[in-house]
Amino acid sequence: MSEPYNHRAIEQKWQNVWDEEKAFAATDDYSKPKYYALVEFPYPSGQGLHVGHPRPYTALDIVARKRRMQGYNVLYPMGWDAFGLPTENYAIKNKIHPKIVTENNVKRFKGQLHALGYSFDWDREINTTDVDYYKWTQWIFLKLFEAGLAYKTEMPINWCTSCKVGLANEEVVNGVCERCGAPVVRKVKSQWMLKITEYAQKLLDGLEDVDFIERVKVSQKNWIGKSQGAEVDFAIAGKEDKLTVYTTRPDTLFGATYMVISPEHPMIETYKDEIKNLQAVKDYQEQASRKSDFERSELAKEKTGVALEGLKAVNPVNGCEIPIWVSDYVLMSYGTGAIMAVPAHDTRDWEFAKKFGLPIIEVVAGGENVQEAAFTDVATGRLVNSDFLNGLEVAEAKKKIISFLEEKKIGTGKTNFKLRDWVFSRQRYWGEPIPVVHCETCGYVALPESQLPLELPEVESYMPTDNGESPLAAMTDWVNTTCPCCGGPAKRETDTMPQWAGSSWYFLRYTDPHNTEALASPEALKYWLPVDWYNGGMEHTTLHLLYSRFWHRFLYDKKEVPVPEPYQKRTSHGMILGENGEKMSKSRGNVVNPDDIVTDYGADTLRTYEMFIGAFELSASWSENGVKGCRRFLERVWKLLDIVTEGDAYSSDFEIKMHQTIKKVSSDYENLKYNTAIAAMMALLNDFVKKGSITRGEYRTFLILLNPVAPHITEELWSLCGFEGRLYAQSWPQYEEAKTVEDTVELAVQINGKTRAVVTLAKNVEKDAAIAAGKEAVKDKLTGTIVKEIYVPGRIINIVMK
RNA sequence: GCCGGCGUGGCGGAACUGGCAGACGCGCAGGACUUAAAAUCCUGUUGUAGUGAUACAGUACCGGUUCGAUCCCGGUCGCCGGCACCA
Repeated sequence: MSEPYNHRAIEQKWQNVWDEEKAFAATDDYSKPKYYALVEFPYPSGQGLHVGHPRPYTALDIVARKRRMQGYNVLYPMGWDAFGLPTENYAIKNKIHPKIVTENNVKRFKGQLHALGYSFDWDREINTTDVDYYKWTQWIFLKLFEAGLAYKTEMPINWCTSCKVGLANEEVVNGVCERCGAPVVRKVKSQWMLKITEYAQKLLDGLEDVDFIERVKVSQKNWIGKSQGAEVDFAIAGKEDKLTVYTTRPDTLFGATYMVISPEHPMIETYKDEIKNLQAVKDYQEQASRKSDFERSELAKEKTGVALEGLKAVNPVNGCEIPIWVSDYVLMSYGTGAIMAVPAHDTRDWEFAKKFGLPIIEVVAGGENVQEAAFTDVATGRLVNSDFLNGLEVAEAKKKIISFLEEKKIGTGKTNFKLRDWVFSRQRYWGEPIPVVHCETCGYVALPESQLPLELPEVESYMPTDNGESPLAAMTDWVNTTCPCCGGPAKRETDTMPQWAGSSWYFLRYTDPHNTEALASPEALKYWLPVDWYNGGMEHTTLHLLYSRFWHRFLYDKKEVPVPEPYQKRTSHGMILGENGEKMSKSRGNVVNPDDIVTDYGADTLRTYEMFIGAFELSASWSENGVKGCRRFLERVWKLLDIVTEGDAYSSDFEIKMHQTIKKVSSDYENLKYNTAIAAMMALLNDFVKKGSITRGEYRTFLILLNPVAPHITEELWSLCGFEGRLYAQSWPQYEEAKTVEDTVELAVQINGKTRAVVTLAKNVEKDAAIAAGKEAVKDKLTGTIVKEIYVPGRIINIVMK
């Protein structure tokens, strides 16, 4: 009898061996075929690793380990996305420098990941807060600045009226400050912006050439939000001036019975002397400014608004004077900040019109009475009440009205994107300093490359100042500098970059992490890019994933990287929920600590369980009993050692099963189907146990197949069984297609689609013979007239009877 | 409100391209071993009826297409996630 399975000793032992042998280091031998597998690097939070982390990490660890066995030079790196708000807040609260907090957290995370036996190349570990790293983050910003893609503008921030600090959206809960409960208002501040909108079309086009799961592509497309429509000028009655709107439905122009502008629209200021109810309008603006973006977009709520009394707009196609309203459902940040309202065919406009008694005119035929409900199913249909558009199909009407508008010079066809520019500055300490100075004479001037890195200075307090400036603003000796352009006095930018900055290019750094001359050498980039497989959370689909594609595409245009798209393949994992099916959180008391699982059951059990828990892309609930089941499986694998018999070949009764399992496991590992791969190995194990013996050759293959999931126990068994060398360095097993199929097939015999019998026939049986055999098997039940006989080779025989 | 996803035994889930629904695991029940328990091993396990072979029902609900639907189409309900009321 063998020793009992002691996971603690085994896991420690093999982790040490792998470290010593540098088993998983990516080499710089660029003649070998490469494979770059990437998982999103974690934010090293104070809570330590969550059981959600190992799910994607294990999945790509499986792929990475398998690829190495297939002869690839594999890069599977790990690092730390360590700038960010929670660390800063913790630092403020506990008066510990964020650098120290980060160091401690990273240490803990690294220990936890190491204990899980991942095949990361730790020599390439990176940290976004290292000066040597963020030097290059700043360098990329300088490139963007030089290219005119970084600019300053006034943008509203969330402002806590009591703490006197700017807040992230996340810190605003129901319109009040998360920590003090005081009301939050929108305060306008000058902010650095990145012109991601200039790349909207390229980012859209780039999706055509990559292998992203469909829902990721759809989300990105919707976020970029390309639409074809028109800008239309509405004259303001009695003025030279005009109000321009963007609409995707210029064909419905005859149905526009009023206009709505956003509370921030500049025309309110322009015409303040002519607005008769200016006080009411100002009050409304004040109300709107109190609402956070999210609140303003909170729905199903009563529409609010106020009419601009004293001003009217003119519908350019029929000359009708129509009222102008102010309402917060129109946002300054999309289109022109003004809309033409067509209440007959838009739900929001309809609700607004009903509430304020505005006219509703049907212009697309086909619905019920538009006075009763908006008729919005108008992608097709014929125009009515629309003068020269009457009777036209929607598509034709659109074309005709646009050419009419262009001819009369009152409008123009226009492509619009929902995508907004990226607000790139934060009034915070724990981020990359923005390498720009402001000079009275030269304006905003970039630091020369030679002055990088611009190090984050030590400060006394990490609290933002009470006028909303970053804590760096208080350091006058750091702030006051000289202009690199004219040599005169200048002030440094005191805002820092958002957390997204460091994570927008980290995958480039892994290819050559210690380079001091460039973000990475051209050779390394050429060899390793693109990332072959990138897995990450759905929550990063529209921000991180899009931002990093944007930076990468920009660097490609500047010839700094060799490929236009950074990631060839993108997949996404589901969340791990608590035992009760709810999100894990301290307040719900359903948090599972991965350390406990590793201690009690072992890293291999945790890895196996997280892969077996359910479909990789869907969320799954934690189950301690499920963990036990996986532990039991590994115990049974361990005990197989006692029944290993001589023989390097597969035994005759297992030959087909072995080839089938190799095929199944190999393809499942590639297709996010880790759960069924493990199920197949469990089934094979059951068969071995039933038989009571397993040949060395069978055990050998079985261990290799299981190794990517449970690397420690399989490596130990490999060595106990006396196999040569290291398991991790073996070749991935091959299968022969011909040996995966049985000589016979089982065919279901159906009558009218219902299975009545099963017949076993030779696999290459002729159609007629198969049908005859099928009929024979169900002859008692063939009581009616046979109308049709269907034979699907290898599957079914269906006899259709009347 | 919009966008995306999901709905299958007591539970987690499986089912290739429309072809035997419920693989694998958990739980449960019975048995073996044990003084006993735990662990382990064996057997059974969608429901209803039947001693049984079997029959009928069954993949959220209603309908459709098809020889055949968990899978495709139309509609309804519920749950989860995301959001920037996107004109």
